[in-house]
Amino acid sequence: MDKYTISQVASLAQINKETIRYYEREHLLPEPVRDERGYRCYDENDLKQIHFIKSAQSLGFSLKEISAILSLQETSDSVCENVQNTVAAKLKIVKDKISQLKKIERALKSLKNSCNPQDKQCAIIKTLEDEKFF
Amino acid sequence: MDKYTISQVASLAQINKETIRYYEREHLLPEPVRDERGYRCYDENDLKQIHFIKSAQSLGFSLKEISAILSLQETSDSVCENVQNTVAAKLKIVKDKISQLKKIERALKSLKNSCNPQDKQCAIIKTLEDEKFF
DNA sequence: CCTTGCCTTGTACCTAAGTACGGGGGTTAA
DNA sequence: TTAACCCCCGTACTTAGGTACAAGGCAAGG
Repeated sequence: MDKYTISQVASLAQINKETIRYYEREHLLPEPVRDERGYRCYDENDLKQIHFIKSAQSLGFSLKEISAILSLQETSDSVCENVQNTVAAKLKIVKDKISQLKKIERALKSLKNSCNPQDKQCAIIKTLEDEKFF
Repeated sequence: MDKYTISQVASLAQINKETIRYYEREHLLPEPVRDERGYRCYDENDLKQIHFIKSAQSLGFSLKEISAILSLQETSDSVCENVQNTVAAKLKIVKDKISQLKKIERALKSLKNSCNPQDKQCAIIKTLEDEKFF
């Protein structure tokens, strides 16, 4: 198994090495083995775990949620169902976010068209001042 | 014109009164007139401005952007065009966010299906460990 | 007269996800 | 030998958008 220093694993994972130390502090990464000089030693599994963190993050999971998933993994008791539930819950959140953004998109589009430079006051601002907007 | 105390305007706008003081500090609201006791006096225009802030915020504008729009309003020179550009730029951001979230949605959906409780290791976790995920 | 309740102020605290800094030490190469 | 790098550590700072707290003033009501 290849061994990496913190800088090497940071560069492989395209991440700041301070971030790696931070993940360690936050228990998102296990405490790494140290070499005779006290340097952190990483391997492929650590790299995988970092990829996992980054992927989950890009799916909208917070570090807290990710660490919950990771600790599920350790108890290994019906992991899959738990993870599946977590994913399903997140899917719902993502769907809600999309529909909220679509509402915003529609509102912005109609705003953009409502503006007329002849007006003394900008129609967009007038619209947004409305108590019942949204 | 009706006059309100900070508590009244806070309750009308459904917002914490500390938040109103905060907006004042951040120049999102003008410094209000004071009564003989030194209390802040608000009116309908302030209420409108708070609605504007909240609406713009719900459209995804940051307080910084909102304050930029508000100060555009003061210069009153081709306000509309500037605001329109700001809105157009935000529209693009919102569109990008939607497509990003749709990607996430698709990924979550396929993850959810890839999971099989028989597996020793959860397929979701395995998938997310992949360097090339996304 | 005292309590309640509103207001004032400044300052400190909060979360999230890092990033930066200062002080120290060990290894390598010119 | 001295500079250039790498690593260690702990702590402090950052941004955004607030929220909370402590200490105090003033008016009305019981």
